[in-house]
Amino acid sequence: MSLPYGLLGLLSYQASTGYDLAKIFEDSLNNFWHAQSAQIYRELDRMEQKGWVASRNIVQSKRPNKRLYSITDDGRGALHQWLSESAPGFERPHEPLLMRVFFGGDVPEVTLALLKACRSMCLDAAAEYPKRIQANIDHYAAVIPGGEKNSLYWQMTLEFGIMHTQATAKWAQACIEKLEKELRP
Amino acid sequence: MSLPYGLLGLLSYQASTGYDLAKIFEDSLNNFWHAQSAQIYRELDRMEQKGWVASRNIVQSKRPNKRLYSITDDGRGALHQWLSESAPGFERPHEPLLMRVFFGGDVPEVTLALLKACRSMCLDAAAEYPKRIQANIDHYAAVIPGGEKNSLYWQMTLEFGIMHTQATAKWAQACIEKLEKELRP
DNA sequence: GTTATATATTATACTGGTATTATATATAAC
DNA sequence: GTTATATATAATACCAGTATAATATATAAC
Repeated sequence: MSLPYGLLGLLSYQASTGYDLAKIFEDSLNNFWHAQSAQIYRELDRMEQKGWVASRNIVQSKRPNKRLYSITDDGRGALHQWLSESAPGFERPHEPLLMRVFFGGDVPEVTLALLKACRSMCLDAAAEYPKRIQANIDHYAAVIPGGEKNSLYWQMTLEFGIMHTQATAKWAQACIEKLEKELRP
Repeated sequence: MSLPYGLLGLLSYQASTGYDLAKIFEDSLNNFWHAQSAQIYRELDRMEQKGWVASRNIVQSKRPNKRLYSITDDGRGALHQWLSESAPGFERPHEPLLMRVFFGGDVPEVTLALLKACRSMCLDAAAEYPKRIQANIDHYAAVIPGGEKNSLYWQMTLEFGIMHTQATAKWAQACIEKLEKELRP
């Protein structure tokens, strides 16, 4: 239920193609939301049918033609309403990794390896994406109208990602130590 | 892709009905995985078609009849294979809360309220579910064959939940302070 | 020269998660 | 007495997320 509003939000900054939106998702929202481009195109279709966005075709000679989407007044209304809803919409957890750990007792060595992979991925991510995403935040803060004001909020989502990546790495480390004590005392 | 294996894992402990499984999910896996009962019944159907589980009908007079599912040898094989796969299966993030925060710049007061609700829910959860889930872990550790050995792994998933709940509360707190400084300097 | 990457969408199909309703009865709480 | 809770499924439908492939061309990297 959040994807269409995410797209509306981005379109409220500037008119974009599906391709643009997919890239912005990867650059900036990837931290807390993943969307495939196929999903984005499908969603844009639906939103156009609802009248939340309007599109016009742009003919290009050297590139495939593209379809530029703009937010409509109805779309802005829908976005604003969603933002103002009191229903917070907390997520139901779905963590495949933890499902493996929960039932890991029969394959302790595999579970240990899994936890090590988890730790190393988190450490890599913690070292890499803050810089990349911070750079994107700074870029959009300068480029998009009202970007300066919004960047504080973008920043908060980045900090969430950093905090959780670090917490996961720390958790994995503690699990690894426990398991190693069990397996090779 | 994890739900069927979660069900297989629970059935590897003991034969159960869909109803039982739904309750165990709520009691013990809720921490990292949410599943509706409708989903569980559907999945059990599919698993029976694949030959991973077998069911028999149990006629009851004072309660509705029930269907007791047991894991088959094929099912144990599938579970073990899934547990041994090297592909770790890390999740793609989907955090509705963060989508709201990202676009929260136009409604700062609403966003502040949202963050406060988040903080208070996390603090409540951190105070409540560790005790409840710990009690369930201890119970199943005593009741289920091999429970003692597995409870270490169950414990790790609980600690993940605690750590993340606390991290989220801390993050929300930091965001609230920043926003309040902005809004009422 | 070949390969990879970037641009820009469309199509199809499946799986997974959510929402809601219906049925039937026993017991405990108010 | 009525309501809520627990037991125990079944049915239906929709929306969301994933996977994969097709199409077409320019440019940069090797």
